[in-house]
Amino acid sequence: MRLSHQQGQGQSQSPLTSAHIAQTMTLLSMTTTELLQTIDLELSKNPALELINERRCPMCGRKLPPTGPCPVCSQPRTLDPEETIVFVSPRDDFYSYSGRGGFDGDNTPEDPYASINIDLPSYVMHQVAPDLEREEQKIAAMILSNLDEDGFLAIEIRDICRFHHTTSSSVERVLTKIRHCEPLGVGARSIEEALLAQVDVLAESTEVPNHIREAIAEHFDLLSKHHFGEIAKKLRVTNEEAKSLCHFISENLNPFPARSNWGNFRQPNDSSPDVFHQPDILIYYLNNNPKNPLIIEIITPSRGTLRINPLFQKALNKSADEKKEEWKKDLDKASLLIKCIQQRSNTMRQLMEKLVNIQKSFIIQGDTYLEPLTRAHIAEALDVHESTISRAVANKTVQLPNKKIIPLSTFFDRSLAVRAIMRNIIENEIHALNDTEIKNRLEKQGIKIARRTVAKYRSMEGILPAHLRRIEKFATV
DNA sequence: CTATGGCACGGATT
DNA sequence: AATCCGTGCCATAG
Repeated sequence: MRLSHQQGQGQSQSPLTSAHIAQTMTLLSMTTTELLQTIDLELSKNPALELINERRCPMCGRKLPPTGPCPVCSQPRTLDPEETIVFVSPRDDFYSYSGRGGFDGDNTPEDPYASINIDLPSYVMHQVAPDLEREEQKIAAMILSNLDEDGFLAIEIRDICRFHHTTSSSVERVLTKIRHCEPLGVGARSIEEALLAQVDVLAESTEVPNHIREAIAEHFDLLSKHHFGEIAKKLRVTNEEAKSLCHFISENLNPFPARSNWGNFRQPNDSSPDVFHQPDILIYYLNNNPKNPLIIEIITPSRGTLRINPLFQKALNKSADEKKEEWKKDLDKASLLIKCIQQRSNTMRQLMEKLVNIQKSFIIQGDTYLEPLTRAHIAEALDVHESTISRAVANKTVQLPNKKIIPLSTFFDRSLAVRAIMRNIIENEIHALNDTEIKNRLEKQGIKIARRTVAKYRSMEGILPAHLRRIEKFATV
């Protein structure tokens, strides 16, 4: 089904050709983590494929030291800051390269498989996924990969919106569904929210006390201190009722629903949800000095070099005829995989070279400087099919010199620059501007968008509407 | 009555 | 062919 648009010539040729195309495409759209899983899977069931303890640079083919990128390819030829160095970097340690801010959960797992295990995120994902649209699933994946060890949300909703170019209300919608999963209340931002979610679910099957939502939402501090008298006063109920409220809560609700460890059992080859734990591409200045050239490192998983097992090759030549068929298949598969991985690296490198060239000022100076760009445009420049670019961009994340991790698709965002300008306008506003006024300001800068669109951008950025902003401004000053 | 958010449509993008 | 994104229209809240 995936090959549907590949008709025409070539179809009648050997099956290797179409298999090659198919596999190249699937590999291309994989994240680094998924690629590693694929390789491991193939290694485990294909005797023709072998992993030897010798690391070679995928670009120049030189032997490499046991860890780190290629010392030759990763060295700039000059120290010209105009130059950028793009190279494919085989990392056996790429899992430790998480530089994501605000996430302390799993900085450096010892076991490279740690982030592939079925853990809390996957567990919840399996529950919600069927209820969600495709786009919502991605949001859910991001939410779930940003939970702290108690299952609370360790990321701002605003950041999720910006990451996925969506509005806070749609994120909230997903969040609500997640909170109603086992463990009840996972993904809450606070204990209160977790408890409220549990009350919601409980209310569907049983009777819940009258003022319980109000008590949790507004008087949680009193509740935890067991100040029944005060609670009773605030809610205008009797002391007895207040007491029974507390009792109900301690009996039926769990303030840390997701606390405790989620076993370490492994996940075989389940179609795992997107997990944004690791960037697929790193961009940084050489030696972190902005005067040096930019380095673009395309991470590729590697604990050695993949090759065809020479023993297998020999055995094949000698073997009996019936087995030959079978073994030949494995051999073909193995060499196909190796070729396709090379091709993937190559495409990624070409893509990044072009991309960095065009979006350099965005990388260095930030959102405002993002050039409008479409995948089709890059495809034309590189003379490849646009679907190739689509797949290469899909599901990948980039770590910028400022250590922020963003999706690669941000490089093709049409509205990011406008939103950045809008943010700027709002930050510098004297009094809270309403959407129409913002629209006019933008128009003065040569940006023509509808008022409705301003509202949407605002929501994506997590900026409150004008009348609510006014209050906030005075509160902070 | 004004500002904002929801829904849905159509053109662009993938 | 499927999806995304900007926008217009309308309901609703303030």
